[in-house]
Amino acid sequence: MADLNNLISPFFLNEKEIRKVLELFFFSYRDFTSGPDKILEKLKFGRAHHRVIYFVGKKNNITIKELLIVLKITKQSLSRVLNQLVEEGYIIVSSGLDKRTKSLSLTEKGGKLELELSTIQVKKIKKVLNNFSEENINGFKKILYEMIDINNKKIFEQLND
Amino acid sequence: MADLNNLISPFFLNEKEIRKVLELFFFSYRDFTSGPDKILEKLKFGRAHHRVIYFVGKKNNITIKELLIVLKITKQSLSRVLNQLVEEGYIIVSSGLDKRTKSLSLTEKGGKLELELSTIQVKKIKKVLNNFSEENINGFKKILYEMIDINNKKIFEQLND
DNA sequence: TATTTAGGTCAGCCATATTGACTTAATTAT
DNA sequence: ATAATTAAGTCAATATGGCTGACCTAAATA
Repeated sequence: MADLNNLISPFFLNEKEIRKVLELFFFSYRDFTSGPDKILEKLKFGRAHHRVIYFVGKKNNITIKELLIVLKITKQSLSRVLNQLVEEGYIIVSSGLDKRTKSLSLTEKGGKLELELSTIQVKKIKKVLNNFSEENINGFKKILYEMIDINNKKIFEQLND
Repeated sequence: MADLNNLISPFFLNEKEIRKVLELFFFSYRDFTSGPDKILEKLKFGRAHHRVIYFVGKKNNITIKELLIVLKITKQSLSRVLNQLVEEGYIIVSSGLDKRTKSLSLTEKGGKLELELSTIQVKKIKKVLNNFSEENINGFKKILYEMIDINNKKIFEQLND
């Protein structure tokens, strides 16, 4: 039986074109993350460390729980990576007002690394987006946003309050 | 010293907005890949199996070497995953014209799984893109394409010849 | 005939994630 | 005041998906 969805789709939304989008997403994301990897490797860190540093830098005084919600990993997974970052002086831990919680921040060393890693990705995106119209850029951001699951959209918003 | 790049950037390309793009990319890609994971789990497969099935489905009679170039992993890594897929009847191997090479194709069972997995992602993308203009969609695809490293652009093109 | 290429295999290692069980200390609810 | 909940930590075992290095075979090419 013919797929009605295909019959009513314009050419730029047909199966073949959508599959190209799948592939573009795969290839572009892989290359997008490959830049920082080289720097991380020298420090014997991985992408997991990068994510922690990024989100601690983004939201100063973030708690363990908040970080876990953003990263969507278990506390056991976070623990290994976070302990390394604390031991090596990239992140500093203090107690929150609620003394059950911990408050995480980047040290100066951590801030420098965060900037170094992010700059690679920021520059890459800037270089690409420079050649597109404001309309295209806003469209790009909206499409990415709409691809986020409903619950995670809130998490993204809260990060950018 | 002030960053000249920032001074000449329009507001939609300032540091803060670019960092939002980083995060959008992270969140959207994570949710984009999460759909198939549930199905794969039942079969005791992972994302690596999905990728192999996807690209074998995409390019029938692909060789091991070609697959390695697309996936950018070592043959030792591919071997474990591929052998499982062959043993369990998802992929069939035959000899190429050049008898050193092997030619990989999906079996009927493999084709069914490929469709099941891809359909989840295709539907998601279709649903999102349906609410955007052709101009926005083409912009989206071009931006993703431009984020791919130069060498890998060729690989993407060859897949879609 | 020598070299290169495609593919395979064994072994060991590392990073990142998981589940489950259990603990401590602090805050909230009853 | 006590009970329940919450935030965080820890120990142990397991899975997945990568990696390097060393070697091997068979076929194609120089």
